[in-house]
Amino acid sequence: MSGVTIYQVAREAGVSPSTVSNFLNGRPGRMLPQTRTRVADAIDRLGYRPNRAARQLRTGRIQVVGLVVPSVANPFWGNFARYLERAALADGYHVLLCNSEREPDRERRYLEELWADGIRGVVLCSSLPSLNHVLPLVEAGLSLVAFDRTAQAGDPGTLVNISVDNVVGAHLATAHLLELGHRRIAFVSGSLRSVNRRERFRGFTDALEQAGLDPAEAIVWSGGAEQEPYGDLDAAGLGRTAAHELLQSDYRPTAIVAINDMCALGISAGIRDAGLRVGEDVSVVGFDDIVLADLAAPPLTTVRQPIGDMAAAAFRHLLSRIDEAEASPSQSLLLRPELVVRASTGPAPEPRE
Amino acid sequence: MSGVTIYQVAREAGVSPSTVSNFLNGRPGRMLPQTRTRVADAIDRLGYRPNRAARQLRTGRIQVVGLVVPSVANPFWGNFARYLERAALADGYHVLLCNSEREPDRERRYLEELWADGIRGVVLCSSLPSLNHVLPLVEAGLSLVAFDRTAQAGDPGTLVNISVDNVVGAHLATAHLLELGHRRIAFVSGSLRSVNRRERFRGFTDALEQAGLDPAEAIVWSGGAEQEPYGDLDAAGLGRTAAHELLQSDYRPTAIVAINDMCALGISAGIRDAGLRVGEDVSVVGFDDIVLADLAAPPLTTVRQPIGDMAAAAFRHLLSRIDEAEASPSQSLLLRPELVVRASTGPAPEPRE
DNA sequence: ATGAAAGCGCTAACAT
DNA sequence: ATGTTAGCGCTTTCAT
Repeated sequence: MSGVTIYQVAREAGVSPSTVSNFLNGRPGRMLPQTRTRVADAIDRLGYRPNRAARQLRTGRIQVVGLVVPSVANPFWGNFARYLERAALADGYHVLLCNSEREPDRERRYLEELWADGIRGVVLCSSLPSLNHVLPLVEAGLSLVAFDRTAQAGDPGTLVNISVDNVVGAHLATAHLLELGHRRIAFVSGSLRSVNRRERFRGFTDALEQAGLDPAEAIVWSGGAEQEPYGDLDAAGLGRTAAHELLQSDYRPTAIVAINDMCALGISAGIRDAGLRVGEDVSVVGFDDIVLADLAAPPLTTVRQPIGDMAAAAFRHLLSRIDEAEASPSQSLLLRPELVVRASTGPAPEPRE
Repeated sequence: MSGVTIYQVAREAGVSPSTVSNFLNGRPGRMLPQTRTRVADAIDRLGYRPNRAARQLRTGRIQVVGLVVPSVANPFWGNFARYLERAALADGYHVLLCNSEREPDRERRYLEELWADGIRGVVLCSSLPSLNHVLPLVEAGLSLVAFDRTAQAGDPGTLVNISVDNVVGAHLATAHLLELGHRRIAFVSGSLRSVNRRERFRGFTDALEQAGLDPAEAIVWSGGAEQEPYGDLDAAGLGRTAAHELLQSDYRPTAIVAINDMCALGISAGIRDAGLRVGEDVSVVGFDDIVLADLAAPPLTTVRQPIGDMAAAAFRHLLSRIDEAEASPSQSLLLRPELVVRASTGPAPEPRE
């Protein structure tokens, strides 16, 4: 402990504890200028630092929000965490980070822990279609901002959803490949249950349909539907495996839409493993635009999420929910993604045989 | 709030609050089996969850440790954070994550905040040679484990240092290049002041000397000595710039030792920008072995840090420091790195002209 | 084996 | 303008 209490400060300054408290809580107008100076001096001299536990116990408030991500080992989430922290810090808040590893049970346990710690606002990065596992907490009063997950039918009535427009994003990616002349396009992802996977898949099939192709004939790889949940760390391994399998099939795709950049980088590695050239023999599009997309060889064409804006929006909404006495109605914020064309995509190769 | 207090539980169970408290604090032996059951039932029925603020206020203890990293946007740190969380969780601890962006002032402010929050143990990932800016906190009783930074002369007497053996690591990397026949080898890093940069540089020059080369003639690129602190995010950009500059110089290196993997990936991109082939025209070695090292094209030869072991060790040491009444003397733990040879390094090309 | 009661440091109503 | 005071929920002596 710093050990110094407001009582000691009060005695040192020759005032009462409540005056010190008033000073600390932004109500310096309630005292004479000279008193204010005396208190400030005493605080300095004693090196006083408020005890947050006591403050929290008394007020019930705490300047911490929770952040639950699948895994910070994925650079996309690491980056998001950093932006969220930046936004929080500007308002004097801390961020308590939790890795769910995409396990619903861990998500629930984490939210319960955070709640028990007095944290009243959490940004939950979950792509699960149902939020039933955390519903009791929300009903108890936990403010929740769901990130990377659009609103679903059964959602609690007070949820804020912040996400990129996945349908549009995947549509952009797929349309880009179609324009390049590709017709045998594969879609690669892990878990089928994730909300953004569904949406990105829809953007994918929509684009195919618009081009007059039959989505039913599209090549879809999901690593065996039962294999889930899968860790984020394995997104890359997943992509690599997918590439291996897809490329030795008879009906080999000339282009692949990946569920995210880590997966796309794995796919690219798998394509090279097979002795083929990325962007020439096989084109690859990712999703996210992590820093490494631009460093890859060839640089990865991808759909950029405006991650800084999204993090700022997430925190802003969270804060307003926490502060407001009564829960405002649910809303969704859908940000527009942007296609970033690099060298991992190129014209469809001439048909063989 | 969950709102339920031990008083309510006590009334529901027909016992006193202290009995409930005893039950909660692992002293069930102090009551009759039937009492124990009644309390357990009451807790279940009411959905009681202890209020941590109250517990902390009373005991002064809190089950949270701090983690200060340069930036989770760097996958190495994201991965480390995840491993540390895993270790902490196993002991019922949470991890409060802070990004210092390599700014000493942010490091200090964060540690002060953590201290004020009642947190008594922090893993500080700083590569600054001096820890003077946080000395007051350590003297006040903050348990500090310095990560990725070996012990320095002026360090506080109670510090635990956990790091990979940087000298050995860089030596391995450089010796590998020398064996491949390289003689014009460059060393690329950012800030000159960081401890691990110094050590890795020493491993580099040691290896050159052992091979009979004059380290004074080694090519060293540091982005302009005054340019610091630099963010981790820019490690890649830094490497890319370095490659551009080094490759258009007269005395062009045939191999480059990078301060870390992100930097190495940037260098690789820069080599390609110049129309050269990584691993053939110019070899590159990284440091860390992040997941993406294996996915790069060509896959990156690098020095692996045993990050899982290091994270577990960091938490273990931290916990023992926090628990012990009196500070045990300082110690350092230096883990052995391992060279992972991939395709970004190859035989030195025949001298031109 | 169980209970009563004090107090951790702070804030905010309510005095003065 | 400033002071007094009653708790917030919990743990922990010290009774019984």
